[in-house]
Amino acid sequence: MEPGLEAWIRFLRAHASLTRQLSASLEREHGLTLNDYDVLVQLAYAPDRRLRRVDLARSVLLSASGITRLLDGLERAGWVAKATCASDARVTYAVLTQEGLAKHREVRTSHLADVESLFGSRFSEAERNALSALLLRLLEPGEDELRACASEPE
Amino acid sequence: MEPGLEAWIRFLRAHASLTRQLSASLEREHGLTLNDYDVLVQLAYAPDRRLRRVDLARSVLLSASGITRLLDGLERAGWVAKATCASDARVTYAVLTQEGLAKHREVRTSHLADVESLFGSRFSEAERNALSALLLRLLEPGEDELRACASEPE
DNA sequence: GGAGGACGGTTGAGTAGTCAAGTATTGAGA
DNA sequence: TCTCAATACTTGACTACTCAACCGTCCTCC
Repeated sequence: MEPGLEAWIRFLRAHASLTRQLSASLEREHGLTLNDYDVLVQLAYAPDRRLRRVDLARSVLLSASGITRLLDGLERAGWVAKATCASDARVTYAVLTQEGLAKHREVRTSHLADVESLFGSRFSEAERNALSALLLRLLEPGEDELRACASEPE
Repeated sequence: MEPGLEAWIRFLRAHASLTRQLSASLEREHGLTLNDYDVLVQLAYAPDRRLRRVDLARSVLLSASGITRLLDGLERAGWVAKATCASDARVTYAVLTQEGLAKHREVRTSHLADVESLFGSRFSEAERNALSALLLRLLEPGEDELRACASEPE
């Protein structure tokens, strides 16, 4: 096997392993996908708790249609709603409802605990920072939209 | 947002971004999925170029049924074939055909170049090693089946 | 003030995976 | 020897995505 490939293969395996476990637990306990949760988080921290569908798609790295379908589900569940844009009739916002905000809070704790036990706890703080910095190199400029939200939403 | 989450989110984003690009190029140029290619590689380096379906599933982290369907495709294309096991009638091997081996070689070069440009080239050798070591921590014991194959197959 | 390209969004058709249930085989213990 | 749990694998039904084609709106440039 190629020498330089080792890190890449481990990256692939680690992702498969972690997301399997995390999404199984998210699904089982809360009926959510990893991406569903990700969208809930993005909205919870967004100004006015609303985001254009396009921006949402970009920030969770899904295609435009992927976002439409994902939001379909969240809308059916009552966690997000549509809103039109006064200044541009093309765009429709996805806005987090009160129920959606409550859902986010409900899921948050247990999910953070899962991430911590499967991911965070494997590293010291310095290591985690190093890893984070290395991973940043893999992102295209603009893909690192972590959003500047240092505190709890609301 | 939670401080410890940054690395995790970048991990998720980096994976989405890289696999999107890599599998698009693999698909476009060779008609293969990332997992298809992964299976081809596993088989190419396996003793006798054959592996039990169960072992294959474990090493690429797919479910048993996932492997069945994936191999369906590769069998239809003529790249792998089934073989029975003399000592245990339950198992069926997946064996790489000559065409499959040729396909692996055909894809190999361009895919390695893609991985190198999107992944490898972002790091110095020391950084790549550091990353690899950190990623190893995320794998369960036994999931790091990189297989001890330091050289080209055959 | 059109015309035409770029943008935001949805829809239809197809694909790659999942889980749950089922079949067949194996091997260990009463 | 018979039984029964564990293992290897497949199938059916479903889900979460993708791309390509489409519609409507916006904006620029003649």
